[in-house]
Amino acid sequence: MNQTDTHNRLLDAAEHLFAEHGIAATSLRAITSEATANLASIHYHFGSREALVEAVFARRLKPLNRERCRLLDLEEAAADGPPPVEAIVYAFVAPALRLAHDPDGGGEHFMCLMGRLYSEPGDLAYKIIKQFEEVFLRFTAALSRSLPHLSRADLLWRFFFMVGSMSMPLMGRHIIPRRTDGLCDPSDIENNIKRLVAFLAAGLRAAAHNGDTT
Amino acid sequence: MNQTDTHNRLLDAAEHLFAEHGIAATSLRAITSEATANLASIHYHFGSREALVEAVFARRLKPLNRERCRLLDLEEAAADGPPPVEAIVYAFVAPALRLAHDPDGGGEHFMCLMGRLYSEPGDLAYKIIKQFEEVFLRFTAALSRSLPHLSRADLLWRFFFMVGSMSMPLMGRHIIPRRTDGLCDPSDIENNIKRLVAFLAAGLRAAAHNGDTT
DNA sequence: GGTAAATTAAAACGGTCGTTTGAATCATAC
DNA sequence: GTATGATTCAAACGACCGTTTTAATTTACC
Repeated sequence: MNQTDTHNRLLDAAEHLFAEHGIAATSLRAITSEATANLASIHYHFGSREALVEAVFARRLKPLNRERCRLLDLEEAAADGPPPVEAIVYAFVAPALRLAHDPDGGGEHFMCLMGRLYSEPGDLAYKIIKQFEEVFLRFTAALSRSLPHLSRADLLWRFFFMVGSMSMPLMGRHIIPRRTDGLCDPSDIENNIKRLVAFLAAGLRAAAHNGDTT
Repeated sequence: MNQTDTHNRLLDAAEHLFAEHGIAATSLRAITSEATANLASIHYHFGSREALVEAVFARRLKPLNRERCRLLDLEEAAADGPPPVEAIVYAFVAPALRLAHDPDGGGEHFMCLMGRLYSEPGDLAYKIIKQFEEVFLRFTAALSRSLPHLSRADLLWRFFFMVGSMSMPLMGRHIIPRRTDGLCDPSDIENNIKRLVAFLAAGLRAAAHNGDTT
């Protein structure tokens, strides 16, 4: 075993158990047990439990958000005007859904874990969500250019609605198939991407409600 | 203090702390401390920690889902044909958002907790989600009548997308305002209901993607 | 092959957890 | 006022938690 071997086994085990049982409910002993490592190895390699949690997220988040920005770059370079809403939505949701079930990318459990993030205590969630800063700014800006009829508040809310919709096929791996007799299959990635794009593009394009439109 | 006083104080404190810190991260000692009750009172009134968790959900879920069905009843009785998609979406999201910030209903913290539910270990989540059985069946049936062009799988996925979108203003009470400099305000209930209805009705009505349409 | 550094191992620390127990307190009815 | 049942209380139980320490082991290099 080389130097990074235990390091990665710990990350894999933590990612898996966090996704399965939740972050707070997973003990270091359970992680080292699944990773066939010593209890103290977590503190040796990461320093603390919290640092391990952050490392689990950081490992996946940077490649994912880089891919999102790369796809958006392509779209913005292709057309002269702002890209169509469908292309923006695609650039946002496709990398996430693909990572979620790509065994090579290793994100098999990670995306389920991502959905849990919003449920964790505020400090940790906010610390990790800050890693989305660039993606948040770039995609809201792109949507704003393609949807100039929307107020800023409406646009931001619809962006969050998009995040919420996307989280369902990511998180509901256990619950959704059970609820639908297998008719809804979260692992049917490419079809679910198309479903999300069709649904979200139409929702994003809808006329704003009649309330305040500042 | 009458008989049910401590009982309800425990439920209130548990609801609050579960929403604030997560279910797994909340100890019975923290609950009894906030409720100014004795540690053993939880076992006296509920029997176990898990039974308390279930009681917290059961207290709010039945009135909420009854209200949803009531609104859907009204819509289905009013028109001769199937009700418009907007009315169905409204009947689904409005009771949840209103309960979320109704201090009388007491659900101030409950809806934030609901969003966490999908993140909790599988057994508990599935046990509680079964309480949505009737709502799930009635609303998917109503949507199916109003959107006959959709395949069953597309319709069910879009229903889940709706749940995901709705969960954002419910869960993101701490994160969303911070991310948007207060521009997006989860407590602006009636406007957020309108935003959800406009967004979701358009998404639900969208043409299906080109994939399999069984 | 021996030395120094990196990594793993075993054991213990104080602290908090959910739960149980048995006595003290309260309310209520006679 | 006293007996009775419901409720609250303080204390303790064993188990598990994250972390630290110290020693053993492996690895890399001269």
